[in-house]
Amino acid sequence: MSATFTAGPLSPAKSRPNEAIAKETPPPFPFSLLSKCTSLRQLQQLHALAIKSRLQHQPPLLAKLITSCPPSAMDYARHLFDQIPDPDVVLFNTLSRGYSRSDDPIQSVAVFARMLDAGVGPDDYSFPTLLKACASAKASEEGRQAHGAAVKLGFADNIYVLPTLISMYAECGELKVARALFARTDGRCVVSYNSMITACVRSSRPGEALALFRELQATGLEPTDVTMLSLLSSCALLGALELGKWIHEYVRKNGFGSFVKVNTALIDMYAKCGSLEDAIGVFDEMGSKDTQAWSAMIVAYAIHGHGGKAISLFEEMLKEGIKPDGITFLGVLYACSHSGKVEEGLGYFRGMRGRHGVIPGIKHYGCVVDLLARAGRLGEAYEFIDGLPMQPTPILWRTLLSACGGHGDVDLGKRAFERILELDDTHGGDYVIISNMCASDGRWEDVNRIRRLMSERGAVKVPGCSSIEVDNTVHEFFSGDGKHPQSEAAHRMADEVVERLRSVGYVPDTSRVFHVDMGEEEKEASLRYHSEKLAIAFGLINTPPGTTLRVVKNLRVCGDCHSMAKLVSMAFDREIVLRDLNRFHHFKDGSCSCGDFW
DNA sequence: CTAGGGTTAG
Repeated sequence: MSATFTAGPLSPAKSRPNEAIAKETPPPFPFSLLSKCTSLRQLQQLHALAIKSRLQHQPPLLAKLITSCPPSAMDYARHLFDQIPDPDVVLFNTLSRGYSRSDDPIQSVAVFARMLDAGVGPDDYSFPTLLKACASAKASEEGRQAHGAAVKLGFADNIYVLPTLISMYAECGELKVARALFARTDGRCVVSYNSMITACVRSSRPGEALALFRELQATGLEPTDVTMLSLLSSCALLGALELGKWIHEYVRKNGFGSFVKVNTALIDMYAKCGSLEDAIGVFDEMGSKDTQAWSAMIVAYAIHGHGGKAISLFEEMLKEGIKPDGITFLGVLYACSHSGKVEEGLGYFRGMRGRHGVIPGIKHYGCVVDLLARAGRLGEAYEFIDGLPMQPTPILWRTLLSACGGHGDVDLGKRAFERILELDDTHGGDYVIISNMCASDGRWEDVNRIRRLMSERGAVKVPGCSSIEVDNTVHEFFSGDGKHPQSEAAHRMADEVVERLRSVGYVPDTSRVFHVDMGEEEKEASLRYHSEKLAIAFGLINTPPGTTLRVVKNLRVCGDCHSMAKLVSMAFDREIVLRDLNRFHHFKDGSCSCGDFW
């Protein structure tokens, strides 16, 4: 390009008198490129241009360069910062903010301390930055110290600081402290409410989040788009479709309908509440869509078992010129593994780094393990985990273990189980899977040995819990318990359902019931009162014929409940939408959308 | 430059 403009001989600088160089105007600095800088290389090029433009000693430009530093290039940011003779509070904040977004957020605590040492006083933005860093590092001790410093310096009741304090404590798992801070605040503002509502969502207490929203409405404060985001997350957690629809309506009426983030949260809410059609509706109506919106829709298709649609949407996204990120790939890989597209999935995984510039992380490796193992390539999956460039988490071995369970490979399952125990022996579910595998194989000695081991190590099973929304209320059922007011009726109905299904060929599958010392009858009873069966029975009693039943379960659905639900959908002529720990099952006319592959 | 959407596995 530039060659066309430099016709004639290049004049070497040395042939000009020095004066001429001094008077020559330096080239203008391309300020607009600052915010587009994504790599260390680009940043260094910009720095070089700054030197050419003789702006390299201007603090504002250096601050902008530091701000533009990608999180992985904080060493360079530090190098730039160290060239500034007397950094002011803005520069300290800038550096601190950089660290808080990097892999090493706790460094921003050090920057803060250095600022105080240098005799520079903090401003309104210093504490929020510091507290955010503590939150993202989950460093509660540092967070408490920062809180102490804020109190001492008179920033604790600052409108910018207080909400960040609340969210910092919540992020560090100290919900009680967050609540106490929120409670003793007078003159609560909507941001504090948002902060507290989000804190509840993050700690998986969606019910409390909704209660706070009602309180917020009662105070007469105006909710914001951020409030909507947290409320929608609550609905997604609860699987509360009716409430979600109400919020959608509220969003429309109150002018939040054009916010990209709100629409993304709506897509996620509809998908996780079982209504793929509504999710598609929101997506299609959106004017501009960013990476996150596309990712949400890809994940939505994936968890509903439409792997092919998820992949074609991904290709469409690329054609539109939207750059995928790490989470987009999680969705794509997830879609591939849940629809048996092994080669496609491996292809996308291999293209991540080179073609798309996304560095695979542990979660992507987890997807690949799932991809291989689910498809029965168990040995390859084992080799893959063993050859990883990083220490595998127990989750990776757990993925392999459960796939071994599905494919009946007891020997490899035992090897995977051993590897899990080396890393984490407190997870009851692992013992249950391997013990069931041994039981199906008739290895009763192993079963007893594993059960003993489980109680020795103090590992506990998470109790199964299913909920169903009827008349805007979410009803919860635990396996075998009688806590729900209508539990008696639900148990009776469960009995009735089983009897009616026997005539259409249902045979209870007790082979995987964990308690080996139970008699056959006892086993049947324990199976019959699985939480999802109780929830379905409750739904059959309390909704008019033909209503779709929407059930949310906290664990994976068991094989027996899965085949029972298929039969219910036929014998009782009901659609059932069951949300698993990680995907949806749509039961209709005797079959399931997952194609029995989950 | 307060609060904040999409995140594998079990």
